[in-house]
Amino acid sequence: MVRPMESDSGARLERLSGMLKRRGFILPAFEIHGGSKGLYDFGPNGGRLRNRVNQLWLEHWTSMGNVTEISCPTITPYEVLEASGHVGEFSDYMTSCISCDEVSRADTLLEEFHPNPDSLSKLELQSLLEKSAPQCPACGTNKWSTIISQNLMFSTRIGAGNSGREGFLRPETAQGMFTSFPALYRHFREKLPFGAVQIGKGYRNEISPRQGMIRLREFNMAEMEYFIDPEAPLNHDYTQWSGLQMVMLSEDKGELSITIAEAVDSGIIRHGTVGLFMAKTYDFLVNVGIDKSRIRFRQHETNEMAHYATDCWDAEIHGSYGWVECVGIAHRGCYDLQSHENYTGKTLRARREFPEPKEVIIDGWTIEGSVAGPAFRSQAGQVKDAVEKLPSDTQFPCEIILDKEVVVVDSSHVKRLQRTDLITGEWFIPHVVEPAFGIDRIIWHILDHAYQEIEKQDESYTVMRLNPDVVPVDYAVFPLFEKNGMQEIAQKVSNILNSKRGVVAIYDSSGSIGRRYARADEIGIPICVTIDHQSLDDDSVTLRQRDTGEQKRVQILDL
RNA sequence: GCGAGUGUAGUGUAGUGGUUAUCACCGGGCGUUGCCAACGCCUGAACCCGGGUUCGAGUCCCGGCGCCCGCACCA
Repeated sequence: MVRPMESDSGARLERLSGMLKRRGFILPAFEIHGGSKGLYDFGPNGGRLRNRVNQLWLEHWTSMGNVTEISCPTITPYEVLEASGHVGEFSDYMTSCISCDEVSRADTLLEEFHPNPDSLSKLELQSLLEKSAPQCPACGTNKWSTIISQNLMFSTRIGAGNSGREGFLRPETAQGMFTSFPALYRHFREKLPFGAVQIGKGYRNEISPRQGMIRLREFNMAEMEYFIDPEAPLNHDYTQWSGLQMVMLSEDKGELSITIAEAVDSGIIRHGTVGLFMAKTYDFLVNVGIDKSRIRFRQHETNEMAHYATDCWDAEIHGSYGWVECVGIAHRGCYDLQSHENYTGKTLRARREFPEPKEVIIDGWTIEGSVAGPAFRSQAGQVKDAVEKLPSDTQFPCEIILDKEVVVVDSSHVKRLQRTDLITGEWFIPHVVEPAFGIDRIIWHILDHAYQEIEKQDESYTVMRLNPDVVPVDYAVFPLFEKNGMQEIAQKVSNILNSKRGVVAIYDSSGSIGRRYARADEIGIPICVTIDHQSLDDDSVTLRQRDTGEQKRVQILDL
């Protein structure tokens, strides 16, 4: 949900966007060729920031211990997305008004003429459209063009020419994790619950990308599919969040400020694992530098839920574009595994052992294969099924009704079947809880919340107060002057810092020292290291804090 | 997709059909300065793309593309 912005926040947004472009955080892609809507580059600073956010995200979930990372192709065969429902559900049937060209969804136009137009095929919609001739909402006339289907997935061909196979660029990373379920199940020693995470690109050919990074055609997604036994008792421990009042907009009770435990106990959150992931999502967002007062969770209305979901909460973040959904935590039930199982005939199930094995006494009849086989030939299989359903006191010969005819089974065709089976468990389709993160939207809000315009000596001054865990550069090293050997020391310090694993330092000697501090502040470097005259005498340097401007002197060896 | 607005150096801008396209910040070099966008000199860098009107187009017209807003669409 996006709200219109006020005009001075619009001006701030323009200054922020300009700075992000100038400093190489995010910029329009392919700009020298005119650019393309909905496609952005992460520049030299943005690229590293994104990588750090991704890394923190992975560690956040894999630290649960039963979560593993996988990576699946973005190119996806047609059948996969047909099975998942995306070919059907990601398509909209569009028609345009002959007189004013207004484009409308055919099913929306036909709502008053059919109880559920969403369920109709393209041909059925076409004939209903012609028969009922709804008014154009824009101009009031009622002549419509032929319905065309608009799919929001990028289609492609896998392989060359006529031998190529239809495919799409994936609209979400999730499907690969469902289709890999058998391998994941084995990897986790066939024990639920477990999860798979994946970070990667997703593609949606949006009709109208808007608002910079908020709606993209190619975007960075980070999703976890967490597979659970729907009948296993939950024993999630929410005590670490017992002091945290979260803002929730629930479907039934409106806006609440409530702890996770209360929301789960009272049934506002319909599943405990959804609640757990909401709390963990909150932690993640705060850890990467999102302002905690600008996070809320909104429950989907039953009628806005995606085709696969049974309960869904969005984490929304407030920023320059209003409240924007950045994470969706959906209970997908068994929808996905069931769909792929139905489509492929493969088993995508987990086994649940009973606490006590169950004895099942079978006392009935089955066929004597060597006699009934030749007697009933191709119908023998049907006869067998029918005979096995007969009660144990059946008298033969007896008549059995098959699909189209009646056959007589006599005693030579059958034999008694008596045994006791011990059933120790059963196979079931796991349920899935999926936290799905829009990394680009989160990064946008990290930048938006970190961006601060302050007054410094009557001038406006920009600081990115980024969380040190996501900053693109950890240290800036400045020689106060490039003479008397200061630059050699500075270069050495820069090399020492850069050689540490995961640490990025830049060396900057151009401009006055104040200008260099200002540049460092603008990309959010937390610590500036300055080499001055005293460094020449005693191997000490000054460390200057980004947020306070405070300096302290330390030995180079202690860095 | 429809409609409105808009597009000039890296950024923000000035530019009423007629000089070498304005200014500031910015970037680079040199000098200078004992630490918070200092100063001096030198220097770099732009009219979104394609048609048209015109002697002449950054300026007017048409189309495309991008950005932004509204509607529609969308998780």
